[in-house]
This record gives sequence, C-alpha cells and structure tokens, in this order.
Amino acid sequence: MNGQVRSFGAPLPARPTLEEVAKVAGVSRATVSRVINGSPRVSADVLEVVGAAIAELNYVPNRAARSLVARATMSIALVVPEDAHRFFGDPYFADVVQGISNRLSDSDYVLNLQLTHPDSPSEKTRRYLLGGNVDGALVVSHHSGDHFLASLGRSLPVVFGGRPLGDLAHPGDYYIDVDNQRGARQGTQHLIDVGRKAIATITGPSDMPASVDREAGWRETVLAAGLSDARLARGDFTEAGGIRAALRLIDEHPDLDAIFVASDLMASGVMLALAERGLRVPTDVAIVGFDNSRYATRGRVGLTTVAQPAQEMGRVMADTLLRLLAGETAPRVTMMETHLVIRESA
Amino acid sequence: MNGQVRSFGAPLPARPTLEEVAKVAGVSRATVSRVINGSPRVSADVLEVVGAAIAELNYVPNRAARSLVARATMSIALVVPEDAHRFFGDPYFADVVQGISNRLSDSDYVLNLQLTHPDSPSEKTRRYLLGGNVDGALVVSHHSGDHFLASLGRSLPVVFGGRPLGDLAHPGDYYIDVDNQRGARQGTQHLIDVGRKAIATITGPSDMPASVDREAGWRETVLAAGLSDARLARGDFTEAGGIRAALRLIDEHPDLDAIFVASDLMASGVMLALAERGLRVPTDVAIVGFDNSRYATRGRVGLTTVAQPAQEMGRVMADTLLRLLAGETAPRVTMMETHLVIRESA
DNA sequence: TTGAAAGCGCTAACAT
DNA sequence: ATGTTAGCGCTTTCAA
Repeated sequence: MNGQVRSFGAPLPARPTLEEVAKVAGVSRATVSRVINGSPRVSADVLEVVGAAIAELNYVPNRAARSLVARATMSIALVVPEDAHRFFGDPYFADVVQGISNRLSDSDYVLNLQLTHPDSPSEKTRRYLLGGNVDGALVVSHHSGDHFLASLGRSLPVVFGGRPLGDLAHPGDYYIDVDNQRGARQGTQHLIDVGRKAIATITGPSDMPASVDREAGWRETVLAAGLSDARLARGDFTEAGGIRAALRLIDEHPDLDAIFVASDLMASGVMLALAERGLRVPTDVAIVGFDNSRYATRGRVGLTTVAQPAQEMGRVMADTLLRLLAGETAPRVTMMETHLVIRESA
Repeated sequence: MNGQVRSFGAPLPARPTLEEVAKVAGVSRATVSRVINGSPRVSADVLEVVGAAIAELNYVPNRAARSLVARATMSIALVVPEDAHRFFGDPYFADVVQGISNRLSDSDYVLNLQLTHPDSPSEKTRRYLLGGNVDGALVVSHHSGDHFLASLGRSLPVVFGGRPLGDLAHPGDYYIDVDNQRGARQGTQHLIDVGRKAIATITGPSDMPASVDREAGWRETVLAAGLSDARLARGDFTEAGGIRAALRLIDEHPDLDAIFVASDLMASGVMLALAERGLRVPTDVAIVGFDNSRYATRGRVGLTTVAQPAQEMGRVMADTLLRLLAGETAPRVTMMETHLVIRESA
C-alpha cells in the first residue's frame, strides 16, 4: 500500500466458513447448515448457540459452494436488447426495472444486467444465458424481434415484459402485458368524446407488438365512429421521433384536430412540434398519450394519457419468474389494466 | 406440461461436466482444465482433441465450481444509490452504464445491479456487498453522501463515478471524474466572451461534489471578470427542478442575461421556463449547460454545453476495477477532459 | 506433458 | 435431534 495502489490480494479477515461456526458452536457442520436453512429439526438451545456463533463470527454463507451443490445459481438475468439511450431514456423502463428490483430484494436472487444489441445478442451473452449461469431470465424491451431471445424460453425459464412478437414467439412463453389495443381504444374514444373528428395517430415501429396493438385499437375506434383512419404516422418511441412524425402528420393532414400518440415520450415531442407550428393544445389539436410517465406532466399543459402500471408490471414479471423457479404454477399471460388519466391536453 | 404451466424442474439436457469432456477426449480432467484455462503445458494434438470434445459436447464450465476453488465470484456490483427515475432519467448515467457494460463484455466478469435507496442501502445490499458475493463494486451516482458506501472501499475494491464527498471519503478511494470546476470555468467564460454581464447559475444540491465544484467554477470566473456572483439558484438535477429554479431566478433577478446551468437536463427545464416567460434564447438570455447529453439537441435551439465523456468514464471505471482485481496498479484518481460544445444557445 | 489425488464450502442422504 | 459421509465441478499441487 504505497499511496498509489492498494492491494486486495489478501482480503483482510478471511471469511469464516460453516466449519468454523460449527467448531465455535460445538456442533456438526450439518447442524449449522440446518440452522442456516431454517430446518425445523433443530432444538431450541442448539439454535441459540449456533445463532450466537454465526453472529460472533459474522458468518455469511458462500454462494458459490451453495450453488454448486444446489445446482442453482440464485441469479436472474435482466436482458435488455435495446440501445442504452432508448432504454434509459424511457421512464417506462425505469418503472419496470424498479418493480423488478423491488420484488427481487425480498428474495435470495440477484439480478445480472445484460445490455445487448437489439437485433443480435453478443456471443458472450448467448453463452452466458445458455451456459447455466443464471436460473432464469427477464427480458424487457419494446423490441422483441430477435430469434435468439424468442427461443430462449426453450432452454431457460423466461418472462417477457410485453408480448413477444407473434410469429417468433415460442408458444410456451410467459409474459406480462397490458391490453394495448383496449388501452388505445380508451384513449381514442376519449378524443371522440370530447368532440374531435379528424383523429390522427402516431404509432411505433411495426415490429413491436405494442405498436401494432395500439394502432389497431385506434383504427378500430375511429372506424367504429365513422371517422377516417387515414391520418397515421410512424414514430420510434423516442421524443425526437415524435417531433418528426408530428411534423409529417401536420404537413400531410393540416385538418387534423387530435392525435392519439403511442407513448408519452413521443407525445412530448409532438407537443414541441405543435408549438413550433404555432398550434395550441388542446384548442387546435387535442393530444392523448400512453404510459402516464413523468413526461405526461413535464410540459406546460398536462398530458391526457392511457396509464399502464409499469412498476407493477415489473414486480409481476419478477414474481412470475420466481414462481417458476420455485417449481410453482404461474399464468403464462398476465394482463394488467390500463386506465385513462385526464389532464389538459384532451 | 399442461398448457398452463411448464416444468423446468429437470432441465432438458443436463449440462456436460469437465469430466465428461475428459472421457470423450480420452484424457484426464486436469488436462481438460489446462486446455480451458489456456495453459501452455499442453501438446498440440491433445489441445485439438480436447477442443473437439468441448465443441461436440457444447461444454461450458460451471461458474460456481470455478468460483469455489478460485475464491473469486467473477462478478461486480453496480451500485446505484439513486432514485430509479433520477437515475434512468439522466442520459449521463445511461452513458456511464453503457461504457461499463461495454468494457465488461470483454471480460469474464458479470454485472450485478443493485438499486438502493440514496441515503441508506438496504440491509440486504449491505450483506450482499460485504458477504463476499462480488469481487468488487462500481458506484454510480451524483449523490455520495452515504457513510456505508463511503466506507465500502475499506472492505472491497470499489471505484466511484465522480469524486466521493470530501469528509466522508476514505482516502484510499478510487474514482473517475472530470474537473468540474474547470468545466464550469470553460462554460462561464464562454458567456463572458459573448458579451454577457449578468451571469446567473443554476447549480445542484450542495451535498454533491459535482454541484459544489461547478458552482465554484462559475463563481471564480464571474468574480475574476469583475461581475457579480449574486445570481444563483439551486436545482436538483432534474428537468422539473430546472424549471422551478429558472422561474425563481428570473423573478429575483429580472436583469440577468445569461445562465450557466449545471446539467443539460436542468437546462432543458430552463429553456421551457424561459419560453413560458416569453424570453428568447439566446437573444434575451444565453444558456450554457453541462454534459452534452441528448437534451442538448432536443429543443428548438441547440444547447451550448460543457461536454464530459460519460461513456468513456464508465469504461474507465470498469477498467480501473478490473485492474485492481487483477492485482495490478491503477491510479486512484482519473480525471477526464471536458470541452465546450458551442451550439445556438450561447 | 500428463495424470492422480486432494480439497474449495456447502448440502443431503443415511445413520444413530 | 444430531452426526457422518459423500459428493457438487472445478483447479492445483505433486508425481511420474
């Protein structure tokens, strides 16, 4: 230790082993093991003595040794097949991850973060996931077009956040989702209810189920009301994409009086674009977003939006996987409720 | 497998062990181990035979067994003592984490995500970090006021993103940072150079070194130019906080003609607030931000900002920790360069 | 250059 | 209720 470097080669106090605890407590290793694992087959006094020894030595079981015999790693992969900015930039994911993390902190599992390329996870990630390094995986992304991930469920318990894309999905996939189509209907219907007639939509990429479903919900609703479904632009679930899509929409359909936008983040961009063109919200154009994220309350005018319980979805994802890992039953599909949150934009 | 649940109790093809590889290759386990670990003490033909066997069986070493004997977990904690929204909402962190992840994907280490409460990590996190479950830790946060984390470096190799707060810091801490004070001088000086006289600042919480240093850099520069350092408001590194601080500033100092804002995210809020009050950027008020994140190019007018190499900082954090874990020397402090990126706002 | 054997720290039969 | 024993899959002396 010379002021410039510090050696960790020989960690200060070597961690005590179960054997040492046994010695101090004057019992066998098996007994200590039983105490640690909460076996009912231990007498009260032994439990006390062992407990004292554990506390005294500050004993913590060795995960590796435990994993080796238990044939379980006690860790779960959080797979993020998404560009880091896209992922971090969307509050929806923040909530999902928070929910996952919360649920997991009550368990013995830890979360391994695997940031991967959207279209093809690295060789290292594949080997990692398939090499028995995790007991299960959680896949969070809007984007589920990858074959590897789609088939991952065949080798490992996997729970997806959002329905995996149809034709790639393994029929046995577990996923948590909201009824995006129904949510879109709620949002679009509200625009109709407040008297709008020329209702456009800005949707997401066509390879994402959430996009497709929200678009379908919008279309269904406008058509059912005898309105046109011609006013559509495709965004990419980013704010900048929302701006571009809105500008395109305004240019092509100057008559529009409302836009149902497939995410709050994009809606935030739409607001910017409308301001740019001197259009007022909601007077000239009414807006409904999707997510009820912090972007909904960011701007001057609050965003009316279709709320989805993102954090709860994360919690349920983790919970579902934990059930599976415990050998319990879990529903393949868990649909959560959306509801409309009305603010000033529509 | 009844359509509703699926059993993973008995994973399909049991993973091959080193022993089986040895059998197939007709050598001893020790030899296979040598091949796997790239020992030079293996003949060319044995190497080939073993390689073939490994490929044939699709063998992947068992991490737990390896960890057990190597007394290393081969995993690193990514500790995030920050509210999830704060963390995910700031592109700075996205870059840092991306950099960390990139560096780690070239290594054998995996990243364990530990989302913890800003002021006091949970008991579980503490036990986890101190219980020998990771070989080292990376702490990313603007906020380093916690004693536990500050002292973590005593028990474990730890690398901080950003200088830990002075009085709490262990003198042996490793950290990666930029010279925030110098960056703030660059930004503020630019405002002076373009002719501004009434230069305000919006800084961050006073318990964050980055805030304190950026504020000091601003003050130093305005005072050196014979200008006033009276125009100051404190934000919280969020966009909403930027809005509030800007409104306060405008009300108290209606004469201001420039603001140096301690982060792009807050600067984005400032832009919103100025628009609200009908003030034009840069005509009425010039703005300089800090980070050069995507928020700098989000609005109508591009933000002039002090760039810091966030992704590179993450990469270096990981690299430093990896060095330490390899028993190599690493600099305790790595300072990276900031530079001014001039756009339209100033 | 290769193999035999010991053991990392823990759990799980099997005895008692 | 508790102890004894046998490994989990790997690396690593030590011999050959």
